[in-house]
Amino acid sequence: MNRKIAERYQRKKAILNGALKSYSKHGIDGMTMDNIASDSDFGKATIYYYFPSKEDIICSLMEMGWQELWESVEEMVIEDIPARKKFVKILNQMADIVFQNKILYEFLFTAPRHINIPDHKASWKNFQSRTYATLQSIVDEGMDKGDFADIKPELFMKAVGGIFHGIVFMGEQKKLEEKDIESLISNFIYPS
Amino acid sequence: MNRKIAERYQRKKAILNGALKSYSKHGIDGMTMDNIASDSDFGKATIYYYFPSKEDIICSLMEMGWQELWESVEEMVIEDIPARKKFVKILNQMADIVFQNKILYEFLFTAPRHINIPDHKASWKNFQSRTYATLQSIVDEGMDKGDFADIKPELFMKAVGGIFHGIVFMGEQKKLEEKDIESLISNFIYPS
DNA sequence: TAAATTTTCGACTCACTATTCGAAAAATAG
DNA sequence: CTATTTTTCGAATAGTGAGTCGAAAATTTA
Repeated sequence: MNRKIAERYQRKKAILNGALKSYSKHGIDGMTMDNIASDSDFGKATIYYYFPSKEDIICSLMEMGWQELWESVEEMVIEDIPARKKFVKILNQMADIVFQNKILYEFLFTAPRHINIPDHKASWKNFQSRTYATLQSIVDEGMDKGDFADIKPELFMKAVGGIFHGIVFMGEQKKLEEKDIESLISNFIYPS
Repeated sequence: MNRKIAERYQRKKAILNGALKSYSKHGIDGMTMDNIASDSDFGKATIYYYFPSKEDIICSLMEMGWQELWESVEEMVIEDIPARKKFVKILNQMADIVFQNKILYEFLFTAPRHINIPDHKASWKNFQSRTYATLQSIVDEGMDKGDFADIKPELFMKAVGGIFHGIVFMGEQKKLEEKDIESLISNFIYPS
């Protein structure tokens, strides 16, 4: 009875992996239900036995990613270290996680630009906004203490977003060294 | 004979405006040929009399925007002023132009993320890459002279991209003061 | 003014993709 | 082993949107 539940869960996960495989093989537009089915080795109708709709598959992927990201950040928030140090540490951590599952996170940062999910189904946005808000509050705190360049915090966050995106999708190289990331970020955000 | 050409040109432009109107009224997904037709007050088939495909309409819009942006930058490149000053000046200029036609530029920065145009049809990319390359070279130059923070130029550009995007889509307010932009940018990119 | 041309158009086709159906196979229970 | 429940599936459905057609209206030309 417990096994059945576990198996069902495994099959859902297999489908989700198939979806990701579809994404990496055919790009976001090629992520059709037909492809998801064949890439996960199930019949198309079977997919619908496990997920009510394509939207739900996408949401599951998004939630998977953002939850992981949030949870990895969550613990660090309370640490009692200087804002700037904390900020760099968290960003590093996030970059790490992203590298561990690049396809998922490429999807996670790409999908919202191509696909429109009604807000009430976009459950991942909880994790997403918690994550952003956390970073923002650390920046705000550091800003007070002069840890960062003197600039409107929203703009600062935009810049960091740009950098992060740059790091993640830097192209060629497999994995930027942690040290590298650290020095890049800290060089940039700390006004000498 | 000349009038006819002019009129045809005007009609093409009217269709392009209709397309933009469609975009702002219904969002990128609502920018269907049917909507473009009704928003520009032509029959759908007439649209096809002037443009061979929807792709072509999009390309025309993109090209319109990027050309304008490039041309406004072009003249400034040769000016003989310090890199940092030139950089800020150009960014300001670009922000200005964007504000003069926000819908077009919102479309211009949004569309590529939703729609896929094969490279050989994406004629605007000439202007786009010229613009980027110009900015990049100014950054490179300034970097040599220590005008900017010591960071990989590509990442620096990513950050600036993030900021620019932030400025453009800052939301609420109609128009950021030029002075405001200047101080934001220069504060940020100049390591005190 | 009559023939030739340019411009306009709504209805139709065509391709594509999410979703549903209804039946069959596989696994489980009694 | 038989009945029941769970899982699987390819074929059919339905909606959407780009692009085409063939005819008509408007304009130009001679």
